[in-house]
Amino acid sequence: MTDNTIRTRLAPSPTGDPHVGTAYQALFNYVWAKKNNGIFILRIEDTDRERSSQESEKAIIDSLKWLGLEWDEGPDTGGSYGPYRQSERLEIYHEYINKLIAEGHAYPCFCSRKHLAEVRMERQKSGSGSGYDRRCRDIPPKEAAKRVDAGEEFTVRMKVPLEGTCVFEDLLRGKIEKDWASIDDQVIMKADGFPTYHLAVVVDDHLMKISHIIRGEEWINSVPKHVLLYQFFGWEPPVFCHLPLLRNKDKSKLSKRKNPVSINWYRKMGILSEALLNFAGMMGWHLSDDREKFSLQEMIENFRLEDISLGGPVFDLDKLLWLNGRYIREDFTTDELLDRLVEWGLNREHFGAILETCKGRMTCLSDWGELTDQFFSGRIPVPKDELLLKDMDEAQTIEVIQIILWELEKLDSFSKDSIYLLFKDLSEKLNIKLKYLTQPLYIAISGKAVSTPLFDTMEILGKDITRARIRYAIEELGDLSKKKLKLLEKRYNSLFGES
RNA sequence: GACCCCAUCGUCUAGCGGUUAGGACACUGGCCUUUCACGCCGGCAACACGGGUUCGAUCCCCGUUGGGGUCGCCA
Repeated sequence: MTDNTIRTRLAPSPTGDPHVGTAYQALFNYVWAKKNNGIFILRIEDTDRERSSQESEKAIIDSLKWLGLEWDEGPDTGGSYGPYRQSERLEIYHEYINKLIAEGHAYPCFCSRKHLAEVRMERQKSGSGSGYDRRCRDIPPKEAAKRVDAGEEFTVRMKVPLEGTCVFEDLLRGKIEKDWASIDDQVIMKADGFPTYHLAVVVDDHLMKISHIIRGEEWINSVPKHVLLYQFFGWEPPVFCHLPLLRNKDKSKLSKRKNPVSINWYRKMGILSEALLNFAGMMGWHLSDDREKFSLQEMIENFRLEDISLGGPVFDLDKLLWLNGRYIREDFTTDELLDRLVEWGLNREHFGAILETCKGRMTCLSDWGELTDQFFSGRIPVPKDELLLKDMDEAQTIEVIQIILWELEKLDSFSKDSIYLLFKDLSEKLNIKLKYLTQPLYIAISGKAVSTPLFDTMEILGKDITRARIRYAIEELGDLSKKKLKLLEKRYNSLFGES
């Protein structure tokens, strides 16, 4: 391995469903590495003990594999710069944290969360940017060490210069300057002994010999902290390349409230992986001729980082669907398409589960089509008037359905049993009989008042499609105004606890 | 609010000092067709604004406006 090997990484944190934004970052990192005969690395950033989960890591790995973006080094494949899961690298981080403290670049901070929250509030009010008042920065090291030894709870913060300007280079944007005064003494080790992102990312990128950091624009503001850490350690920083953020229709950062963002949703909808990849590729990049349909291989051959355009692209489902249609029409024989369809939804396991729910209602084999269409549709038409809850109007119905949606979002296991329990509980709390409560859901999920058992249907459809359909139903009913939504959320939180 | 980033049709984008500002999605008119879709032909539609620089600015510089992001013991 020579020193100028191109090495890129995807560094997702396993804290939720696999996100299309992650796929987008993965694609560009992957393509840049492959273009240069380099190495693409998967590193799991699970330094948040509260939120990280193994299921999420598994789901992310699974969807990246589905997309066909295989990594050369990673937690499952190994590699010579492992481990590739940050929770398994704690000793490494401690070594560097201790070094920083010893050299006076970092210090223990004993401030309480309460104090920090107060300071933050105050500063926010006065409009000045940074949060921390640096109260512990000047505690004499010996005294600080004594308090640490005595078992007092502490975090470690890095010492950021009080004045001057940090200048760094972004491959796409050129020079970026930021005053040190606008940056506070960032925590680099939490009270639980885990490093924060900022420390871990610098240490790992250096030790893993990452040559290019290709990631979302949202990170630009934390680059100075990272640059400073590179300086403290005497390391050469990699090339920084910040991609634009994928956007909702209203131009805000792509979010699940406004858009389907889970890769699984696209998969369940029957978007082909090659189309999704192609589509992500045309967000900010294009082939030099005007061809919009291109393969991963073609992208690799023609890709140049410096050609990426910076306007935040809106993730337009219509165009994705058009592209997906082209793949279906142009790239598959009927036979091949049949294979894909079987693989997607007609395989024994999936179709078998569906059949199980409607077997009892069949009088002849030809019934299956009508009985199961809800399992093989994307957005289904919902008759609005049948959506209404018994004795309620649109506004009231929306509120109840919104609460159901929030509750469903909190569920970690999307099984029919846990969904049933959730509805039973909700029926009591809202004082609505279960059969009335589920009635609009049948319409939302199946488009029919009489259909396969609701909870089974939801489980088979999966949480992504289920949630999307409920969202469509709310939309159909006329949506909640921002103000009403906030009010409802407040009431909901007091009734059901923080979500 | 402070700071950072960004700015071509509604959307994805081409353009890199002189173009009738090009393509694609969406919308739309027509052709093809047993219907629909596909396909083909056409239409609608953009350089945010104001100053410079220049013989000449979509393009370079500055400002304004607009949009986005960041301001966590989350990443």
